[in-house]
Amino acid sequence: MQVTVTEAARRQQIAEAAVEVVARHGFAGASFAKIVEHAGLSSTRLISYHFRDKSDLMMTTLISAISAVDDRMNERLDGTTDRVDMLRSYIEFLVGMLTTHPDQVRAIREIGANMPEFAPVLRDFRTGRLERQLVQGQREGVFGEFDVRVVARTIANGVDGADGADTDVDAYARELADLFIRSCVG
Amino acid sequence: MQVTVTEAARRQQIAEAAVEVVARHGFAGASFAKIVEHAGLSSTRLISYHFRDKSDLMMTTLISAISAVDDRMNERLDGTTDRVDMLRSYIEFLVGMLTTHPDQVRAIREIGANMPEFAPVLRDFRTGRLERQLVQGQREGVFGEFDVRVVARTIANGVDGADGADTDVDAYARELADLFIRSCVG
Amino acid sequence: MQVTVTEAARRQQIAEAAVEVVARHGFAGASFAKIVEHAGLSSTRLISYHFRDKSDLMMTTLISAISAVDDRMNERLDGTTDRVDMLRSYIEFLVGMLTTHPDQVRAIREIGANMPEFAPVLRDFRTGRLERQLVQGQREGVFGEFDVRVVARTIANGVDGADGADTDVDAYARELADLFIRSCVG
Amino acid sequence: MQVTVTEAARRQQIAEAAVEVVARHGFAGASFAKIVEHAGLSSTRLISYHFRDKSDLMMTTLISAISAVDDRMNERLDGTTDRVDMLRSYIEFLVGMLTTHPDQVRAIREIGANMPEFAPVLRDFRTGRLERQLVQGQREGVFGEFDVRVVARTIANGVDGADGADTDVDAYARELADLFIRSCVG
DNA sequence: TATGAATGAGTGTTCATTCAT
DNA sequence: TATGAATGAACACTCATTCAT
Repeated sequence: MQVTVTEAARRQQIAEAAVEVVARHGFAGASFAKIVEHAGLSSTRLISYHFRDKSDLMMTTLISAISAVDDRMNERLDGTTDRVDMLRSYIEFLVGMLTTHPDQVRAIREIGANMPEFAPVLRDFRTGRLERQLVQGQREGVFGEFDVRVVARTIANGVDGADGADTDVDAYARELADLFIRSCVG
Repeated sequence: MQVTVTEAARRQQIAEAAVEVVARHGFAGASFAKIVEHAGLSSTRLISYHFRDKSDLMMTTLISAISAVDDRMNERLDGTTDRVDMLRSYIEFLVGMLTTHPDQVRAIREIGANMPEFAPVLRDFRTGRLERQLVQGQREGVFGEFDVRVVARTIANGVDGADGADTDVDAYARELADLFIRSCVG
Repeated sequence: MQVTVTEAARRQQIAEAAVEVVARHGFAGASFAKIVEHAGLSSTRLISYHFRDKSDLMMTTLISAISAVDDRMNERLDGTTDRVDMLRSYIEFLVGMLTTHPDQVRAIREIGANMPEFAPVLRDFRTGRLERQLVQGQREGVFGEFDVRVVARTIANGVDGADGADTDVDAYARELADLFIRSCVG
Repeated sequence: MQVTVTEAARRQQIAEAAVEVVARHGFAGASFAKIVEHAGLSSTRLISYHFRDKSDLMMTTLISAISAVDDRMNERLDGTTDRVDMLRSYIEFLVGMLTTHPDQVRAIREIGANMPEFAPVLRDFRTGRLERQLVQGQREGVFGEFDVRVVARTIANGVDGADGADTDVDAYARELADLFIRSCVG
């Protein structure tokens, strides 16, 4: 039985399977074979057919995972105007994603760590929005003087590195938000 | 031509070569073949002979890299009593290691990310000393109230994540130290 | 030059080559490399492609060898109704296979001795038919009282162990049949 | 600490360890490494030092195992004059060895199956004594006319093939003795 | 008598990819 | 759009054995 689907739909299906495989087996463990098995496809040939090469697949996988997270973030942060509230929500939301969307979060981290050439895409996701918010806060006088790029990057690092913490995730998220708010608010 | 060396010396030689290979090619790219080539040895059989398996080699490699960093850190921090100075020195020193000992730093990160079973060893290196210093600082009233484990972990994440930053490293280090000192003091 | 054949045909081709290699080099000596060489294939990768693992290959090889023997046996024994004739034919036929189909016989023995998990398959081949015939003979009063499983097993052991005997094979076969008929009849 | 022992004692110590390793891991699984580990020796070099090559080790191992079995058999059968009693005792004793000396019995079988060049040694152990007894029995008129070599060989095969039988060992032994006594007496 | 160190050949298995319809 | 078949390179690891004291 040969199931025919549109090109775009197949790519998306494979990318979503790849997100889960990368998250669970790590980047190195995410072979075509495992992805094919996880997606219930007939052979690895399907991946080779729909993607130029592994890099192409991984880029699509990364974008798929980032989109899922970004969509949720937009819903959540929409309408928040207070800068401090925004910063707290941002941090707590992303740490919370470790529980609600662990596959996406981990896939983003794994791919980011193993595909240096994707740095630009990842950089925008990790710190783009944050930098803009921090700059606005500084202009409004809510935040003190500091290098927004360093702080934004450190916040992203702190959020990413929260994964695997043994303690209660919500408590961890609050502590993390407290940490950066103490530092940013002048 | 058979060159014979003591067991301990060979292990150390191989581990040091492994540090460099892991740093430059990543954990997944650090095959026995590449390590052997880099070390100028005759065959991969030499690694199998001196190490029980790859995990054994990687643990030794990790310890080798950690020792190199720890030794320098002990020299540097020895005699520093002021808590705030200590915190600044600690952060700036480790970020500086990205320039002076990039292989060791990256090998530690790569192995840590790919060998979950080494977590205890890595955890002690990353946050052990820092947690003790932060607790002391709180007792002395220099640092405020915060969860020491979260802050120590976030500092470690911030330092690790400094790698690859495009800006001037020393400036980055100072900004990072400023960030955490603002948050911890007061 | 890439030669393409159907999956089933390739599996059969490889399994048949494996029968011969196992028979001639023993189970331990039957490496993928030797089988590939014997079959005139391009690389060991072809085996890995068509079989899940070595165990899968060996099971297929065993079944291939058993089928070849069983098919001949069915032709030979078909129509024989007399129990004593049947027993004699069975024993003489199998000993004769040592000459006409030595590769199959030896491959079965080698694989059986080295893959304990295949015991059920082998047990059925070695003693299944025999046990049924002996039970029938006992019901008909042709054979005396004895433990059918022990006798069937001993006959199979006696036939297998005939391999390598220096004397004339046909004479050996007759003597062996005489031995068990004396014991079973009356 | 270097323990020095006489040449002969070392050889015997290693051979006895090899008996157990061959019995438990099969011939193919009996590597120098496993034997060294089982014997508590410092390195495989000790085996290479005391034995010309693996064949030399295996021959010594085979002789060691055969001697252990032969010694017990001599004790047991000494004084038995009745031919039928002797045949029954012989069979039941050897099957019983599967329980009392499984390592020796299995090592003999494994080495015999994998070292065709040891056939002469093994042949004498397996059928030598038996053939002489059968010939005597025929001369005395206790046993019928049959080819003693075929019968002796088949008894040996039947005893060897008793290993792994699921039923009660003693019952199996009695049935086996019954089988051959029915056939021989007569 | 014993040992530490080294070795080349070989094992099955996995990898992403290409050929040919 | 999909597929079955094939591929060469690489992987960690094990083998019995030899070199050099």
